This record gives sequence, C-alpha cells and structure tokens, in this order.
Amino acid sequence: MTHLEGLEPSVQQENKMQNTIKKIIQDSCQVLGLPEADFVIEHPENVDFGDFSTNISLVLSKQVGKNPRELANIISEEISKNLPNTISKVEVAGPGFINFYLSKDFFASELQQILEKGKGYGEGRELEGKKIILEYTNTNVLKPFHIGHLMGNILGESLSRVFEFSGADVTRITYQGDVGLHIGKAIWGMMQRKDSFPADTDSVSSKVKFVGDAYAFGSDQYEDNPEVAEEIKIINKKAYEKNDPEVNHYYDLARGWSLEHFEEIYKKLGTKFDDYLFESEVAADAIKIINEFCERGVFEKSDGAVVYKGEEKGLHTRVFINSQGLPTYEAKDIAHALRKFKKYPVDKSIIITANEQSDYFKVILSALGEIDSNIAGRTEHLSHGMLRLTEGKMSSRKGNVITGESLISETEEAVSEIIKDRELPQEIKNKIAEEVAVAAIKFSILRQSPGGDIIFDREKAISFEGDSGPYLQYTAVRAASVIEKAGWKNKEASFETYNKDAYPIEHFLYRFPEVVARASYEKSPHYIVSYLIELASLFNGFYAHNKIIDAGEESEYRLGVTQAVFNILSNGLYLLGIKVPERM
RNA sequence: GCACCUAUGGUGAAAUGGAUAUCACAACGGUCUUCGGAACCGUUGUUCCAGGUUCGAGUCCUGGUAGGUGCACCA
Repeated sequence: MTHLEGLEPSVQQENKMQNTIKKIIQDSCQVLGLPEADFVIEHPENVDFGDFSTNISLVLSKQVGKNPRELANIISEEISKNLPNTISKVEVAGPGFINFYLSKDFFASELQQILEKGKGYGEGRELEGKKIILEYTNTNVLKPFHIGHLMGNILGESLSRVFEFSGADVTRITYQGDVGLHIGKAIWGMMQRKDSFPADTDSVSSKVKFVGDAYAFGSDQYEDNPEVAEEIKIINKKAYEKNDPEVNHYYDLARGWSLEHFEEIYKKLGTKFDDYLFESEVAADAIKIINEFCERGVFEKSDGAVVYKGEEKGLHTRVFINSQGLPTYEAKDIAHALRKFKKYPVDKSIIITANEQSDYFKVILSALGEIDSNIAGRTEHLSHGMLRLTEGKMSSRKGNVITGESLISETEEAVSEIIKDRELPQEIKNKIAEEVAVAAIKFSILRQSPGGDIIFDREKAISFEGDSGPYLQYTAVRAASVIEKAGWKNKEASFETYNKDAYPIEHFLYRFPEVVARASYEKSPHYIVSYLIELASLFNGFYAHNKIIDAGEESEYRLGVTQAVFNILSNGLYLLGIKVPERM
C-alpha cells in the first residue's frame, strides 16, 4: 500500500482465532524440528475446505526435501495431538493445504459476543490515537453540485466512519472554490438573465438551477464570443477584488444559495463537515509562499510565470503563479496544505478527488515535499473513478450535467412508485423513499473498489433487484421484524452450552471485524459491501429453510443468529452511511 | 508523442500469489406467499494476446493490442 506514513497500526489486529492457529502450527513445527517459515493463514474460498487454511507445507516442502502432502500429513498429525475445543478437526487436502474446522463451541461463544457487543461489534483498535483529516466533496460555489461530487462525498463519509470504527479521531473537511474564472462566467450569465431572476421565496433548488444555467450560458459565450470573454474577465477581476457593488451583490447572493444548497444535499446524504475551508482564504499566502520557495530554488521562472519542473522526477511542469502574477490552483493548494496542518496537526491527511486529478496531485505532492517533507509525507491523494455515462463525458461548462439533486430525487420517485399502494401514512412513505433511494445510490458507488470508473446506468442504479442497498436494508428489516414478533430479548439469551450442528451462516458471522479492519487498512469500503451481501444472502437462505419462531428447542438459538445478523447488518450499513429503515 | 490507469461470462462487478475463479443483472426452469416474496432454489455461460518468474498466476515481471485520463499560465 502506498503512503502508509502516519498510519502504521498502533495496535495489531486482534484476531484471536487466527493467532491461536498460528501458534499451534508454530509449536508443532518446533516439536518436529522444522525450520521457521513465512506461511499464511487464510479463509479458504470454499467453506468445504474448512474455516481456516495454511500453506505451510507448500512453503517448506522444498527446503525440507519432502513432497507437500507428505509434510502436511506429518504436521497435521502433530497438530491434532493438542487441539483446543474451539477447533473440531484438522485435515490435509489439495496439493498440501492443512485445513482447520472450527467447532460448535467456537460458534456459540462468538454468537454470544456479537449479541453482547451490539453496536460495538466489529470495532477495532488498529488506529487508536491516530488523528486523520479527510478532505472531500471539493465543490465550487456558483457551479452545480454534480454526481461526481456525490461520489466523493459518499466515499469520504464511508471512509471516515470506517476509520472511526478502527479507533481513529477523524476530522471531515471540504475545500471549496470560491474564486476563479467560473465566478465571472456565472455572474455574467446572471446579469444577462435579470428577467428570469428567482424570487426570494423560491426554493433553493430553483435558485441554484438559475445560477447553474447562467454559468453554462456564460461558459459557452466565453468560448464562442471574444467580446464576452473580455467582459467576463473584467467581472471576475471585480469579484476577486470586491470593489464593485453590483458584482458583489450577485456574488454574495449566489454564493449563499450554493452553500445552502450543498448543505441540503449533505443533510439528505447523512453527512456533515467539521470545517469548511475556502480557496479565497489562501490566495494571498499562496503568492508569498511560492515566491519564497522560488528564491530557494524549488520553483523557477519561465516565460514570465513561476513553474515547478516535474520532469526531473518523471512528472510534468505546472504553473504555480501565472505571468500576470496571480496564483493558480496549484499555488493555492500548497498554501491550503500548509494551513491545514497548522490548524489540524494530524498524523494523516487524505484528499479525495476524481482520478483525472491523479497526475496533478503527484506534482503538487512533489513540490510540497520540497517545501515541507513532513507534511507531504503525511498527505495522500486518494482518487475515485469517474462516472461514465452513455451520453459521454459530462461537463458542467456545457450544462449537460446530472446534478446530485436530480439523481437523488429521481431515485426517490422510483421508490415512491414501488411503495405507493402500501397502507402507511404519506410522511412515513416519504421517509422510506428517501432512505431507500440514498441506500441504492450509495451502494452502487461503494460496491466497487475505489479508483475504477463506475458505469452509470439509471435503470440499474434505481433497480432494487439482487445485490443492492435496498436488499441489505430489506434483510435487516426482516430480521428485526422476526425478533420483534417473537418478543425476544437477547440480553437473557445464553448459548454457551448449545451444541447442535452449525448453520452455514455461522461460518461467516465472526468474520465481520476482520472485514472492517481490512476495509480500513486498504481504504476500501467495498470489502464491507461484499461481506454484507454474502451475509444477507446466507441469512435469506437460512430464513427460507428454517423456521425461526415456534421451532421448539431450536428457536432460542435461531433467534440468536437472527439478532446477530441484524447487529452486523446494521453496523455494516452504518459504515457505508446507509440507514436501516424501521419499515420498508 | 510522453506519462498514468484499466482489460474477468451477453452486461456490470468481486477475488490476501493458493484448491473447482465468486456475485448480481439478463435468459431459461422451479418454490406459490409462510416468522415481511424488495425473498428462496436450479440451469447455461468468463480471466485481451505472447513470453517469463513460481510447487502454484486473474493477481507478479517483460513485450504487444485495445480503451480511458492527464500533460504551462482553468479549477
């Protein structure tokens, strides 16, 4: 993994069973006089091969001069002499794997743990004491909040929760573009369209729509019409210098609408920022810093601009101060990084953007490294994929964007259509529509490993068949409903002496903490998604084939399993930023 | 042109160097409504090409091919 500086685990993953097995293997090998080996213990892909498996005999066979299966037999025989009661049997299989099968004792006590820990089940201490700052959803005021921002926000919020679950102290921030040419374009557009200016009483959505359209119009005209381009540049300069009352009026108004609109979306998505930092706040410092380090040789002058020559490091040259003496985004990003660490002395700073900025951030981090290597070493750029549409690349300049708001509202409508005949108060139905729609969108983004593009197909995104957020919600609601119907109180349950055959689902319940730890370490919530889908699918199978209530002496244990599934689903969905509805 | 990223059933994805490559959609067939059917069960079908490393490669290395993104005063 890249850039682990600042994020080395403070506490090793406590995986009791894995450690137990490792020790058993090591002890047995020592008794047999075998050399030390670098072996792994993993979950076999197929449960028929046991709950854990080791490749030690494959690793050692050559060194010892025995064939792998022969060696595996010797080791496994030694292991079998001292098995704890949490392991039921050990077998040699395949090319020489030694497979471990866990016992009912283990499953029963793990089930007890899941019920006792409740909302805390799955928490780890790997990042205890670490301070992490996540920066994401870097929007621009006066420009639309599009679906790319939605992706960044969903990933950022989920990662924040995953890190917190691993014990870290997380600060969520967003860095917003409130200066730059887009401001001039939008204000020019607004001035052209005074007749369709929204009224004070209009909704924030319609106000933002007006500004977005004005921006698209200004942007088109900027490219097509040189005279307009000049006007826009003048307006932009006035907006930057804040010396024209009319321009200030439009700017303040539209900026307020934008920020209010973003806030509405964050609320709907269930996310919240701890701090809002703006580009305009660092412009002045940016010039000073770049000039200072230009004198020290980090940057150099070229064609009247101040540039960073990345070629020596296999990168490309970028302009930090343009030939008019104004700081570019590059310079402001450097100043922003410095003030961020000053305000928040963290172990790790993660910036999430779309991957089209990957090469850009390599240059920024390289330059930052020459200014302050400590800060650069603790900063990591994490990119999410691009959202690809059948209509081609979206562009807010051309106005053919899918806004975050429209995606959410269209998905809500699709859900409303499905539940319209339910006999529930409209208020409840609206709440369900919102929670299910947000789940559907979040799931479709978080299900994939981050970095890859997401092919966005409206039909698929709002489909609730199969692998989906609503499927997970449904399973949790169903489990809760059974528990409620049974009037079951898990606090009174005790399974310590329960010793029937294990259900297939029990082989997966106890793995949740490992999955969370991996999602945290690899910064990939999709591991949680895959796990929850498998769990939900196993539970639905369990449900279809086993009576839970009124199942005689089995009922108590089955209700325990059902409650455990609910606990894990709701903890897992929380980490994805998805709510479990009360009804759906 | 240079750099970075990607390539897995018809489609969209998953897979710590491990065993028979997993899941969903679509297609076809079944459960027939029960403790919530937004469910369950079954069938068909997959690692871009050529070398290499390894006991073992979708995964690592080299070279191709195809696609995406980025490369001086925008953010």
